[in-house]
Amino acid sequence: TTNTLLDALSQEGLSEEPVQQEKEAAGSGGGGVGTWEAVKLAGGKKQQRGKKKARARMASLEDDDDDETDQLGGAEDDDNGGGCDGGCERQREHPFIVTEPGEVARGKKNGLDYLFHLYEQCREFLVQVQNIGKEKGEKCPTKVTNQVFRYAKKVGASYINKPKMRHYVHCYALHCLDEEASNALRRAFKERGENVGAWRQACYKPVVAIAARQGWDIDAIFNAHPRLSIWYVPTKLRQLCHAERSSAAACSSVTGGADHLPF
Amino acid sequence: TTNTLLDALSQEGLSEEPVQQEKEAAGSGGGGVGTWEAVKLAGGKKQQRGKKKARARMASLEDDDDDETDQLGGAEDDDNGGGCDGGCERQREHPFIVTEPGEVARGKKNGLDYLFHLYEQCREFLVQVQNIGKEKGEKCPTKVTNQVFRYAKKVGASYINKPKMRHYVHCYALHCLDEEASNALRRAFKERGENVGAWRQACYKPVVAIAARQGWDIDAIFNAHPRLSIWYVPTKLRQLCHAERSSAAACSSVTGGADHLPF
DNA sequence: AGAAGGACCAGTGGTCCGTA
DNA sequence: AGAAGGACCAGTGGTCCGTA
Repeated sequence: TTNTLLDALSQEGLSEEPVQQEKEAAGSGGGGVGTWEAVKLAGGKKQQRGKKKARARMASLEDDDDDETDQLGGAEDDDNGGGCDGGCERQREHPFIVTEPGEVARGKKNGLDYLFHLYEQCREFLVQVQNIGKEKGEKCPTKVTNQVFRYAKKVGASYINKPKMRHYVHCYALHCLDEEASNALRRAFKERGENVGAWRQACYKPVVAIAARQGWDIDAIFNAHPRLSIWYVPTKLRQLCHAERSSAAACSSVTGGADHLPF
Repeated sequence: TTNTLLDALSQEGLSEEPVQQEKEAAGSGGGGVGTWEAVKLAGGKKQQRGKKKARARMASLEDDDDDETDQLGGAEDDDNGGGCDGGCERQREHPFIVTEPGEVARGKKNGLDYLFHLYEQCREFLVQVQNIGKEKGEKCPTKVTNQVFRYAKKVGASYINKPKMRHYVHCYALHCLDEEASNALRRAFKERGENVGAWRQACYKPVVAIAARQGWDIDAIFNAHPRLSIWYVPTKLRQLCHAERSSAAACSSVTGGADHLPF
């Protein structure tokens, strides 16, 4: 349902090649390809990712110069189809900006729908790694491990890497656990013109608040959610939950432990 | 119920000190001490483990020489209470021998009830590590990890170590999954005078047979059992299950896939 | 300045092989 | 010979910090 919308608005920049390689690599054990892939394959738009024409010049600090064709990021150009034949320099992904739900990131930027989509892609890669592992009788991971990131690279999804994915896990957690709250936060931070770092920081608090309502067990909260359960709980989120729980406990103890009474 | 029996017959050699240290280390987070400990503490017998008087002589190859008091293993001496003050040399545990259920290992040997009890002890150590971790808001292991082995050492259970525990996991698995079969195998191998290595090898087959009956998913079988789920599936057991499944599949395919039909 | 990610590091799972 | 376990090693989770 939202897939089509998201696809139209901001996901068209995703490469198709990795997906096709995934399907080969997954072999007979490969499970169903997710809705996203079906949508993308049907869409027929072409873009490349993580590849660009060799360009020897040093980074001149020009910004938002759109008349180049070597656009990397997810969301804008309809077609720069040529592809990259040899001598490609490794390029970084465009940085994220705070976007509203459904909003296309303009310029050399990627939006947050795209960020969250990367988490879904990792889940698909994990499923494929699991299927391959099961087929071969090997032990197979229940979480997104190094092995999964290696697999993502191997099948061409070089735009996925561990530091990035770990960095934003708690943001994705909010998106999974309370999409309304997540959307509201995105709109508020976009409105205020905050950068991604500020938005990312702000995502901790509502997740901690959710944990508070559910007995502070952030691991249980992650594990209970089908899409979230495959991600390790970030250290900082765990620490914040623990710290909040401790001070909440201290607070309630001065009321004589009667923290469930209404005064 | 069987605890008392086992204790009387072969578990009295377990040190009490580690248990007491465990309880301290577990702190306020420490859960209930298991039945074993209660039994042991009530029993009042004393023995030391992993400690002995300094003895400089090289290992003369004397065997089964019982008139020494530096007995280490689990099962025989009622009391060699003196303890070891300083200059203790690190001693190995006595080797295991194949014993029947409830049988005391004689001489400088340990029996299989004692072996299986070590797995239960590890479970208790894991529970304590988990409680400590939860209390501190750290991530806490669901399996017996290096951290648990380190904890066991720290609280004095130096007779527990990773290579040993990993070595016999599939034997413990059989004991958990089909105690009758496990007991029968022990009796048979004892009768034949087989050594521990032969018994250990023989434990693979019945576990694989159990897996065969349950769709070959050895991970699921481990995870479904409360005492077994905390142990990693041994690589060799996993490989055996996979190999058997493959040949079973090959077999059934020549019958046209009608492997559920009765001919 | 804000951000992406290569690459490092402490501690893991796994088990070999020098030891007794 | 049979067996216990110290210690090693490849690959992990975690994230810093040199990079653009």
